[in-house]
Amino acid sequence: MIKKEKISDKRTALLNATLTLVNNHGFHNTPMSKIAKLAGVAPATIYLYFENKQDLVNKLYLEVKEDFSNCAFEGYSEDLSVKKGFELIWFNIANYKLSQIKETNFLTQCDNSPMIEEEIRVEGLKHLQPLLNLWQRGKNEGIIKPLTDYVLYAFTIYPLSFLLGMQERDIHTLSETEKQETFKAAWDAIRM
Amino acid sequence: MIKKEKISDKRTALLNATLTLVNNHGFHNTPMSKIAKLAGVAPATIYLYFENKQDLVNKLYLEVKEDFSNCAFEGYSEDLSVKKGFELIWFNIANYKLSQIKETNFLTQCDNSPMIEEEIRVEGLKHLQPLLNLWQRGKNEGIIKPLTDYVLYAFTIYPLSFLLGMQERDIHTLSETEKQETFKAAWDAIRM
Amino acid sequence: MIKKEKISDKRTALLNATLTLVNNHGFHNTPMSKIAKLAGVAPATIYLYFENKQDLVNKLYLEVKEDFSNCAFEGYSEDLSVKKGFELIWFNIANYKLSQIKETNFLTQCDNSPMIEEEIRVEGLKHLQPLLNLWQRGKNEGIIKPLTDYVLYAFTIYPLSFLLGMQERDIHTLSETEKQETFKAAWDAIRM
Amino acid sequence: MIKKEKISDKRTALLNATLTLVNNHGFHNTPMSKIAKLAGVAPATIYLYFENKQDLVNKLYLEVKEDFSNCAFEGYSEDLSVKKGFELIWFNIANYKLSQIKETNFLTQCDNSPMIEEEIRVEGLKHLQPLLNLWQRGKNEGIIKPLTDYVLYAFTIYPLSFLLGMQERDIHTLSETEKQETFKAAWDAIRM
DNA sequence: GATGAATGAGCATTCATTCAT
DNA sequence: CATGAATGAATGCTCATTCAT
Repeated sequence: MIKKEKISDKRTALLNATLTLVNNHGFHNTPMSKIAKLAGVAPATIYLYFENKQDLVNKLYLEVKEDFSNCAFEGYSEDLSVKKGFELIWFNIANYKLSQIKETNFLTQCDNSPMIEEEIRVEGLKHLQPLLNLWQRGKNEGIIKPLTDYVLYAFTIYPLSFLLGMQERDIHTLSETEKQETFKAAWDAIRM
Repeated sequence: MIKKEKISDKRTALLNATLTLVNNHGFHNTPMSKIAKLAGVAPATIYLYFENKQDLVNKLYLEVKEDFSNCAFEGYSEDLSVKKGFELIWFNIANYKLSQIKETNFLTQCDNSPMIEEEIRVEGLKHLQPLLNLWQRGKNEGIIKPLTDYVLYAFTIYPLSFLLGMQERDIHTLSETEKQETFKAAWDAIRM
Repeated sequence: MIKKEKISDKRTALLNATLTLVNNHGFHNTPMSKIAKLAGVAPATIYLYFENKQDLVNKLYLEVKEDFSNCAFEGYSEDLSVKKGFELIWFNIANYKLSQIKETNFLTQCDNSPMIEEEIRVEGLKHLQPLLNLWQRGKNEGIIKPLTDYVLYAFTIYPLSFLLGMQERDIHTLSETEKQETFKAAWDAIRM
Repeated sequence: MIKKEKISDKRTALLNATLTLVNNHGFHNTPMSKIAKLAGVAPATIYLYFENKQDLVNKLYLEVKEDFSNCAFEGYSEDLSVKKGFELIWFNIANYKLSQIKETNFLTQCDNSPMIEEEIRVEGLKHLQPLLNLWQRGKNEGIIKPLTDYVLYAFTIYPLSFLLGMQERDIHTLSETEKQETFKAAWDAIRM
């Protein structure tokens, strides 16, 4: 068991190193040698855990994405009202994005560059289904505007990525009240 | 004058080639040699017009950004009411983003990766001032929610970048009515 | 004894794996890891039986060569007439080369590339002595042309390596009559 | 013209360097860096003249092979009698193989290892056609044994490769008389 | 201005070999 | 005996940039 943890440690160290370096310098300015050094292993060791550089970053993307999804729906139940459910999810996501800055920044970079192959990106999208179901319910009940999921997403969740940018560059940090007000903007955008 | 236009032609050809290639393959998968080939010049010629690769992409960023800004405020006057003014700007931007796909895509990629130095990015932000002024007026008149400019931007303009993604990948194309409805979402998000 | 056989099994498995892989991909395209995998052992295990890669291939060379020599002189006795003796040896070698394709191919590759050190190669040549003795006798008796052993070898035995190539690449398979006719060519080349 | 010669010089220097190094150390023990150094250019320069390492060695193979073929049929005409024609070609080849040692050695190594792809090898075989035609004529006239071309080749031309080995390793150098006697062996092998 | 030949620095990846278990 | 995780050293290849013409 100790052994397994140690192995897992190296894999995790490599993923963490990649996260940090890709965030700071981008995919192609992050040599494998630097990843190895930061993770405290020899370059060749990376290839014991990942097929190649692309595989390493793909795996990182998927694992971060999964972590994100898990947080997004923590405490969520379909028994909640549309508004309560949406509020829960929105705050979950907002809290994740505003606290897990490194992870969020990485996902944003992946989603907006040819760094990740389309195929992998699509795989990372599956997890949002509960939110889409919630929106469908809201549209049926006449509570939410009859817009496509893409538009709903664009005006409620996607804006949070932008606010992260501020947070990260220390331009502005959202207070709890501001977060509340911001939620109101998101909700007003899509509610009937 | 003819000669100057010809020279300018090469510069433009280089910028266009860069736009296309960086969009399709990313900054670091776009060798100077390919840019030169697509522009129909020799690699060394690039260095007659730009200092180096970074300079080339910086200049491209700034010029695209300026073009974008010009479109954003076309027909705008401070005499317009807050809502009318905002509507005009919003549709200008929406139309730009949904039609000038290559340019928009490029800007999105730049804004979400370490490809462009912070300094340059900041320089590209100056042009939005009229919109910020408009929002200030709206807040003063009690028409617009008293949120920071960042939040207002995040929930009205920034979402359009996401919708572009759909357009580009042929997932969904916005009809004129949908665009109207989408504007309503943006306006509802920030109006009192 | 059983245990020793088992150990010996692993050694043999390694030699066989090496033979196959070097034949198909060449010495330098045959990683130790693949040899180990094909032999069903761990890479490190190779070093229990052989000093290093070069040693492994040297040993293989010598053992194959010895096997070849044993076949070459099977049933041979110095009591036979020069022609009968030569015929026996020639057919022995021909049959070996045309049936033990893997082994022959390996030897050919070794003998025509810097894969094997000269020193080892020389060691593998000792075994042909009876054939050289036979030729000496033939020359003394005026039955065989007074050519150097090298030339005699070049025009009788060496050609068989070429015919193997055909066999291996399925270009042409020698029938029994053709083999007889081919022997005649070899004999005519060196007989007075 | 001077310029073109200079360019051609580098290509030739690279081919020569490759010939020498591959002969001495084998394909896979010949790094591009050493080829470059011996040719007096930077490693990257190789890629201006050849696509990659395999292409470099393929091109070398084909050019050497062509040179060899040209020598083989120098002075040959179909008007010659079968024996005279064969004699001419045989001596041409013998002289080439015994003097152009580096080239011959390289060809031998290529022909007996997986270094060269089959496809390329086949391309290098085209040139021998006149010899095959000559043999056909000889068979028709009842002068040459009715063996397949492969066998005829194996017992007349192929042995010369073996003799080269001696020459190269300074074991034995053929005198002119020995060469004559050796030719007799070759001719005896295939004549009726 | 324009070129293309040339290159130095860098990088992903492989592999023979070792060593703790 | 046997292993497999780990690695240092090497290598093929790319590319931004320069410079003589």
